[in-house]
Amino acid sequence: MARVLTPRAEDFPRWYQDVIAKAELADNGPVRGTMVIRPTGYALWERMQAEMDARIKATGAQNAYFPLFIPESYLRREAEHVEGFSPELAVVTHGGGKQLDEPVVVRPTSETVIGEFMAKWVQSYRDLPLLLNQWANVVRWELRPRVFLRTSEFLWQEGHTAHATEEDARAYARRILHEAYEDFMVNVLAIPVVVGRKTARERFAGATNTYTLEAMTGDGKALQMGTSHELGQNFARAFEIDFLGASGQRELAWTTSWGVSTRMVGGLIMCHGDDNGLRVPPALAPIQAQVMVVKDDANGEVTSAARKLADALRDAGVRVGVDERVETPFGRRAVDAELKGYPIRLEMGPRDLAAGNVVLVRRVNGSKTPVPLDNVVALVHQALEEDQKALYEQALQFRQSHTAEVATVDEAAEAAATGWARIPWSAVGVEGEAALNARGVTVRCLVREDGTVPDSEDEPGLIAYAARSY
RNA sequence: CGGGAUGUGGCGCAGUUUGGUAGCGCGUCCGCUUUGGGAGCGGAAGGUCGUCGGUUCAAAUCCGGCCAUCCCGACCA
Repeated sequence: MARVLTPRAEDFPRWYQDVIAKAELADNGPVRGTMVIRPTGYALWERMQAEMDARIKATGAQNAYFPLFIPESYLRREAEHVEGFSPELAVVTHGGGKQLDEPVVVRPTSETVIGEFMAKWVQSYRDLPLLLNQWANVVRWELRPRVFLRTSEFLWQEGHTAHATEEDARAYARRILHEAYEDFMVNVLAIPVVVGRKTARERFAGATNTYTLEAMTGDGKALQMGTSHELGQNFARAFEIDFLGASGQRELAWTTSWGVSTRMVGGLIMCHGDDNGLRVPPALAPIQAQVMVVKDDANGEVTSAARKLADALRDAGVRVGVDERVETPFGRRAVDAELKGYPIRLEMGPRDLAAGNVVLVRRVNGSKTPVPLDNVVALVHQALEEDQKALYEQALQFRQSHTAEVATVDEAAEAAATGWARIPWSAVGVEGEAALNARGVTVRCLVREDGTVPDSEDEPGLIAYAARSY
């Protein structure tokens, strides 16, 4: 077979680009750093949205929409926030053919506008907690864009909440972290993530505490798949989000924000892809089973049988596609299905039909098995379930075999050349972190020894994950 | 933003050293034969050679500016 993609081992970034192009996921936009998400790629994002949206709503948050344009003065109200974001802001200075009195910023994130309206809507402790989410695009001017992983404009979900107490805000930030994000990544994306706490250096601009979920990519780097922040009272103070407490006292609210983005599509490619293209976990896949007419006879019997099979699968709750383009050579279509990572292909030709069979092909392990038509539905369900687990196990195995336990900063930097390093945080510290950064390595997050998320970076016995990252 | 590399039909490239008016593979379109892992034969369409300027009788080719992409770094969610 002709080589379709650059092999991963030969040139990983090139392979990543190839997958995106050949699987028709995205194109570069005309403006540097922008991307066009093509239907195949967008379908993945829509599935992510659907799964995430359900989880977010299950925690009690409601969707709303805030404007793209933000008065520049809003950004300035929170000192750390503006300092963190000003280098990557897109600023509109003209509108309607005239210079604007006050420049308008294209949102890099919406803490500020939402803070302004929270202040308006929150009067009493009875108005809390206020749990909002929005699906939107944001713009952060990027110096070094990479499709899906880091683009100047991207799509995401940003949640913003206000609470009466610090404990409540913290509990909610953590609830999103685990119940929405971790659950989604593990059970839908089949990507194992290390859930931890960012160091002060890596914290979100304006947050008092940033939680993160880190995935290992196929080249041993780290990719931040999502974040949840405790914002303390920083934004409440800046935007006067206050309320009358039960005792009649005026109090400042405690806010949080949290987000996941189209970067997860990049994570999906980099965690599960192989030399033949994308491998989409069944729980996510827009098309779980692709029914393929290999070739047909004069009466079109194979095509009708394929449609019937597709209907049966659909009725059984399988997301199914049908490829009956028999005028296109089969090999081409098979390669295309592999590139796009459909978990299962059901290949059917006249010979199979005569035998009452269909060939079940699994993307994850490449197996091809002829199975009786009247048993397909059950076998498809079983294969989807097994392959969902297999992808997770493979990714976990990979991460474990590429994670080193080390004791010194030097060893950590060395280990980061090929994977991740776990090192006692006490052996790193602020100075060690700077030394790692100088060598292109960052502390991705801190976790407790039992894997749980610490409340403070000063807790004794913490473990730091160090790695190169995207 | 710094260093390096690259920009030539939709995609991948040759041609640039030594200036002479653009070629190959894939894809696309038409026809026939094909179709169980990127089909074969025949025919056709498609390019102001990234862009702007300079040198020259003549520029894809030489010189300069700009833009874009990729790699490495810096910056940063």
